[in-house]
Amino acid sequence: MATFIEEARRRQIVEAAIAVLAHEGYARASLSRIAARAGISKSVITYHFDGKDEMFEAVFSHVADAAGAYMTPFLERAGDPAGQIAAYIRHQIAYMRDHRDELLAIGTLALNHGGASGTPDYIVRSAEEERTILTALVTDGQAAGQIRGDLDAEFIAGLISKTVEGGLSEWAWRPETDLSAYADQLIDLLERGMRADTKK
Amino acid sequence: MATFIEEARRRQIVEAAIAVLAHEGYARASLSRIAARAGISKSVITYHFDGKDEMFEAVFSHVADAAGAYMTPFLERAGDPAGQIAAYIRHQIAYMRDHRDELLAIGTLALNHGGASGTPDYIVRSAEEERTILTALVTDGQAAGQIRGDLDAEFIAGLISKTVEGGLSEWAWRPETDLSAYADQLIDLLERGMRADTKK
Amino acid sequence: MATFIEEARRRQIVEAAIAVLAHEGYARASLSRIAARAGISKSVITYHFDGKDEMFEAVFSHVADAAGAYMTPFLERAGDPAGQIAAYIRHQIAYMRDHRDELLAIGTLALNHGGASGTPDYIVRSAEEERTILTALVTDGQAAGQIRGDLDAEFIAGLISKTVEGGLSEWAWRPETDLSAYADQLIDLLERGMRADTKK
Amino acid sequence: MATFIEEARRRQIVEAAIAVLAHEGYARASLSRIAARAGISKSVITYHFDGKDEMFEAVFSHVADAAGAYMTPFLERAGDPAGQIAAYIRHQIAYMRDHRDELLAIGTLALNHGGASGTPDYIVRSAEEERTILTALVTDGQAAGQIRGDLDAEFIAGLISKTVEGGLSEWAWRPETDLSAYADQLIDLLERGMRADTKK
DNA sequence: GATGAATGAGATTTCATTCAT
DNA sequence: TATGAATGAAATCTCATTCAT
Repeated sequence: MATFIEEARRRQIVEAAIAVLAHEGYARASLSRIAARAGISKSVITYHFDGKDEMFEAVFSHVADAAGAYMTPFLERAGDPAGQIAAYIRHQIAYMRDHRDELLAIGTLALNHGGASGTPDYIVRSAEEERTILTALVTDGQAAGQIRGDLDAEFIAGLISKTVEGGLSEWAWRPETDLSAYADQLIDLLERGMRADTKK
Repeated sequence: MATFIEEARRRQIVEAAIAVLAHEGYARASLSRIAARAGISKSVITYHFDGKDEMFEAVFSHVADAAGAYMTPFLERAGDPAGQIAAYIRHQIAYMRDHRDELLAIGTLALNHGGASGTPDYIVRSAEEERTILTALVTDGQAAGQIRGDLDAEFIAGLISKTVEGGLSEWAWRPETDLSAYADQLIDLLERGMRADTKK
Repeated sequence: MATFIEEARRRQIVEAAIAVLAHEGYARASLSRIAARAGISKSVITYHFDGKDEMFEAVFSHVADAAGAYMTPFLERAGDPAGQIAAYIRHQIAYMRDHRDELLAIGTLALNHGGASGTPDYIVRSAEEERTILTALVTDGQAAGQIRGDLDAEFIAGLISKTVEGGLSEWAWRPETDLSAYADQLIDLLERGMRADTKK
Repeated sequence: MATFIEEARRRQIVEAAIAVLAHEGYARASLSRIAARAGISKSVITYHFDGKDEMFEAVFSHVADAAGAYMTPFLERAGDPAGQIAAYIRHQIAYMRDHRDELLAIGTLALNHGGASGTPDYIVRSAEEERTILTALVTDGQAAGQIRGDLDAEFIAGLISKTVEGGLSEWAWRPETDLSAYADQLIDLLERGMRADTKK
């Protein structure tokens, strides 16, 4: 049960996979390239993982779990719903800065991975989880009178999710993008757009 | 130079490619599958196109040009900048309804196509063109006092672009999505978020 | 529809596969070895056949059909049931002499081919067909009073089948085996063993 | 020289190999699968055996020796040659019932195992041994006037061998086969076919 | 203008074996 | 005595492309 070496290798492979996915894209993320990036032989990957699919699942879970774990405390601490939404956006975007490749990697996995049987469960579940959390925040905000009641909570949740991700792709595309400013602007714009005005 | 047959064949191939890209994804869009979908032999594709890359370029241009041509009149006609932005969003989203596969196809091309030398020029140029148009609209809106001057026009342009595309992916993911409602909500939210209030 | 070249290539591949199966066994009958034997590239095989399985099916059908076609007239011409059984044995064994590799090939396919889902249908069907024919002959012989009625027709049919095949493997194992003599002795022994004696 | 553990492990591995060979066939009998069936690690096999070939030799010898040891007393006890042949058939077939997997395993080994240098010696020798014993029995029967002198003893020996094995494959293929009845019918048929009639 | 045929490159995966511990 | 780790070889299959017709 030399879990140590095993874990180290798995992490090493996952990291190499993240790098290849982020920098070369899904279509080029072959076992050869990933192994080359990790400096190991191709068969080491199939030794430590059941196959390419299982490895990608490990990549996805590794990143998604870490991101989820990072976000949780901020959401809990952040006071009222509007504050929580702002916290969500701000910290998610802050997190991107330090985990660019990881998030790009799972992004491309979410978009491309999945064969004849459709998108893998763990990806679908992850997406739905995020959607559920955001929808609840919006609904709470509406109940608290902070967010206009006529807005469709699902729509807003989707919008937040897409625009936060948009920050990442903007940054990936244009490295000079200031992510903090992006977050600030996004929060400001959404708050103005969503807030229940005292008078219309 | 039997341009007629030539053109017909190219269109047929482009349409098959669109269908495969939209329904099976970039990674599965092989010449075999595209030829099979078109009911022709694989080598017909390499006869009419220089290779896979050139064919994908034709796909992209075909769709992007058509979408651009569709949008132009609406932008010109639409009065003030805020109205133009709304028109852009509304008509782009309306266009999606009738050209779902085409837009999904170029979406996946934009995200995945590109080899060692990076994203192809024609894709980059197309993205930048859209960005330029939107940025100009926002700048105009600011000049006209309709949009808050403290907003970064580039940021807003990117946001519009991403949220419009978001409508497509939302619809692709959840077919029950009402795209008209999506457009209305998006316009409403952005207008409130962007408008230069008479008093803060 | 250049069926000619297509057919020629398929036959060439099938023949190479037969040679490899017969001389090197199922376990060594890889596409590489078969292609090498045929003097072609590996991918020519997957071009002309859907895959290894389909190619093996072609091998099996090619041989089984030819053998069946060869046998039919002899069975029809051969008079009474006992004569037909003798004809079956004699001609089947005679056929072996000129089609050693083919029959060894489908023999090893019958024994080894088949993955998780069991033996392929076409092999099962072929085996059952032969069994049905032989069983019918035996039953006819019993009805005609030539074969003892207390014998289990199925058992005899299986015995004939196995002992005829036995001639092939005997010959493969010991090339000095005289197949004609083998057939004569087998017929003689079976006739004596099966015949309805006038008195016990 | 902890022969005890060593022997236990070897037996355990041999048994797992037998199970895999019998149920999944030669082509699927990989060290991985055998180790998995035994619930041990792959390298345990290569530790206790020099390699796959040596392990298969152990499998073959284990089964062939046990079957031989089982048969010997029956052959010695069984009176006249015809009785010995009947005993051989009956007890060999009876033995099959309790050792189905073992005999299927060495059957598939005999047919498939063997590389560039042909069938391994130990398999050839085992087959020849059986052939020798049977041939001697037939010759004895002829000398004793129980079996027609015009029969080729080698032929008969081969026939017995193949038809007895035939019982196993019949049973493997159709589990409802009654092996005792099979033995009875086979003995009856062979005796009638072989016996030196008082008058022709 | 069209396409069947061929093929090398490269993909994923299984495998037997070696080695260090 | 045992085994996790590693790996190169080889397996099947897919692919984009070239070529002859």
